[in-house]
Amino acid sequence: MPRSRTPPAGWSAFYRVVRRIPRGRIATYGEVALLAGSPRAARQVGYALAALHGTRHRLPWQRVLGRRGPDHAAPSILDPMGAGVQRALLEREGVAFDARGRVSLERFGWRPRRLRRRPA
DNA sequence: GACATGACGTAAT
DNA sequence: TATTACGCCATGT
Repeated sequence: MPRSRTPPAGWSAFYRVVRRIPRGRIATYGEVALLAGSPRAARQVGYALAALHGTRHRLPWQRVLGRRGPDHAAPSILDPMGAGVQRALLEREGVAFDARGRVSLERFGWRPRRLRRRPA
């Protein structure tokens, strides 16, 4: 784990994507990685976000969730407290969780128009 | 350069 | 549906 408080340069692309996620919408780690240009670096996104603890940042980290199936996402934070905080922050911006603690990507998934991701 | 670590993702069981 | 197993890849040692 990183002992440094200053995020490595390689993570800036991830942070840049996270910053663009609008209020009331969510994205998955894989999505962020994809939009950042590293399709298979979902794990690094989580790593990068975890490094934000205790730092002064303005990233909407709560809007990044883990995939739980084709059309649902949910907090992937191990610490239940952290996950609770994330959920509270999201609900405050209008994101609804179902009975199983999942969020519908259909309803709240972020769909960026202007960045990569072309149909075929 | 090899090896370990990890807020992940997907497929298999 | 829940667990396990494995692949990925940026960082730190």
